[in-house]
Amino acid sequence: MAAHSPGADDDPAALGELLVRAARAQRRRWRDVLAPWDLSPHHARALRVVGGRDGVRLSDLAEALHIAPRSATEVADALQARGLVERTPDPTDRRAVVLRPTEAGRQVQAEVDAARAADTRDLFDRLAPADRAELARLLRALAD
Amino acid sequence: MAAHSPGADDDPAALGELLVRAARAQRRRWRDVLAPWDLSPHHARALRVVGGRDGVRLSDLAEALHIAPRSATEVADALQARGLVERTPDPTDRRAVVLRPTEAGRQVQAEVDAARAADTRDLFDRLAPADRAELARLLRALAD
DNA sequence: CGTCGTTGGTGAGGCTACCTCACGGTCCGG
DNA sequence: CCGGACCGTGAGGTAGCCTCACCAACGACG
Repeated sequence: MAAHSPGADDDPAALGELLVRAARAQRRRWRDVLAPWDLSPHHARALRVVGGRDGVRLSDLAEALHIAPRSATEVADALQARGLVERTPDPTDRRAVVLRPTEAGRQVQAEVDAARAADTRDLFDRLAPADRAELARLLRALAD
Repeated sequence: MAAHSPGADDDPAALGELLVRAARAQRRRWRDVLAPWDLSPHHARALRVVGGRDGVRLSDLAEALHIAPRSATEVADALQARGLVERTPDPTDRRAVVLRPTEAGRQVQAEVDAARAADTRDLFDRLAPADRAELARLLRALAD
């Protein structure tokens, strides 16, 4: 076991590469899971934000998605065009718009959530429970 | 130690979230590392491809970056405009264009490489060597 | 040796997902 | 009651992709 040989298992550069690859694999899976609903990851996330709090201002959506308020308008437009959310007036502030999921939106969100959960379980079932806990510990140390 | 409590350390959903977060932290660092050279991650990667093989066709660059040939033209334009690469004729095929790093390009690439390596080392030094090896093993299992 | 299908790079034009800036309507503290 | 802050959105811009069409060059084949 050469401790300092190139490509050793504790080599930081290789580890960085592995982290990127694992994350990429997960993202690809996420895309594939979403394909049946023809949703982008970003739109799915937005729908989740709207459905999760049941009543979200555009400015809150912008903050949750880390995008400019102007861009939240566009995300809302897209979701509304698909009939997944609706704009309702905020009773407490006539400037504001509150986004709410439609019935269809609620259903799509539930289906997507279930599919994602199943897929995630599927992916991480490759690891034994103890390994999963270990991985969680190690990743937490890296995530700040 | 509640084995099945919500938010347990071996919960797949939380683990997925952690993986995303760790990868995001790494990507943010990479961006910050590149900031002094005002390079996007994609351009840095392209420069690395050109410098690494010392003489790359546009079509090869496209393949290496997983983009359409037409888009490789644009990446080459950008790098050439910054004086980092130059277009030279391919002596074996008068249709083809070979990209080569300029002296400046070679130097920038070396600096960026060194900075990235230092940053990666810095990040993963949070983990003990044994933990790094363990993380490598676990990530390999996820990366396909 | 011509011819003809294939390949390499690029102009033209389009899309998506962001951004900033400007603006009108609304809110609220002094 | 009024001036500054805030909410959402129109207008317009950018980056980074894409496809399609085209020309020049290649190379296999009769």
